[in-house]
Amino acid sequence: MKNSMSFLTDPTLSTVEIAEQLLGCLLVKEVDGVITSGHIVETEAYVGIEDQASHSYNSRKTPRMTAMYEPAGTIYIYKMHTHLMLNVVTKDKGDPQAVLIRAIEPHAGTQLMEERRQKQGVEATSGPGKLTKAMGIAMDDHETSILKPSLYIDTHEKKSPVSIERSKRIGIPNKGEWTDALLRFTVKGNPYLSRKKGQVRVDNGWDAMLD
DNA sequence: CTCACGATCGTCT
DNA sequence: GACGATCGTGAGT
Repeated sequence: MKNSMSFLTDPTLSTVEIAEQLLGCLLVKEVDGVITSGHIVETEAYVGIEDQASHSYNSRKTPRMTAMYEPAGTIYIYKMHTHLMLNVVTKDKGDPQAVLIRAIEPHAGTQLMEERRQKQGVEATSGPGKLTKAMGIAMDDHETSILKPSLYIDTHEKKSPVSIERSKRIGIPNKGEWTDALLRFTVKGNPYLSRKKGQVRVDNGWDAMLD
């Protein structure tokens, strides 16, 4: 029996609520029939035309960011230096808000992800540019839906964070109140966070789950 | 065409 | 924590 609708496209939820609820969900990518996946442990909310840190600030709309203006569930990928950044649009068409996926805890295909990165352990997926490379995410995925293959989020395979921490977004200097806004969400005690890891918990910050 | 600038990463201190 | 690498985008001439 299927649930009715993913929270990802629920119009009653704010971008902040979606950023929180994404923690623990399974991000999945299939390349040439091979799956890699990981549970999301770090997100950031970019809350629209008033958010000076967002690409869509002041209703800015350039060719690379048209996906931001598409409906909830649309994937927005952009290049930062040599890296790809993965975002999921959260609101209705014409309301450019999104969540940046910043880190995952590997689930399936860990060895393949380490090979793609030429890095072991936490270094494979502990950052927005790292996880896209590890999972083989490419510009082909841009403007596709996060609800269907080959790049999708499985909200049924969700783990439950023991505790969620809020902090300032990474790499947002000189943006007034938006520099200090607490719009970054992390699973407390998880070792795969991109920065400012606190003490790592033995359960990686997940509630014990009975299957 | 030119040029300034990053929602980063890796390395070094 | 600081800094250099490195390159596509977008604004300006």
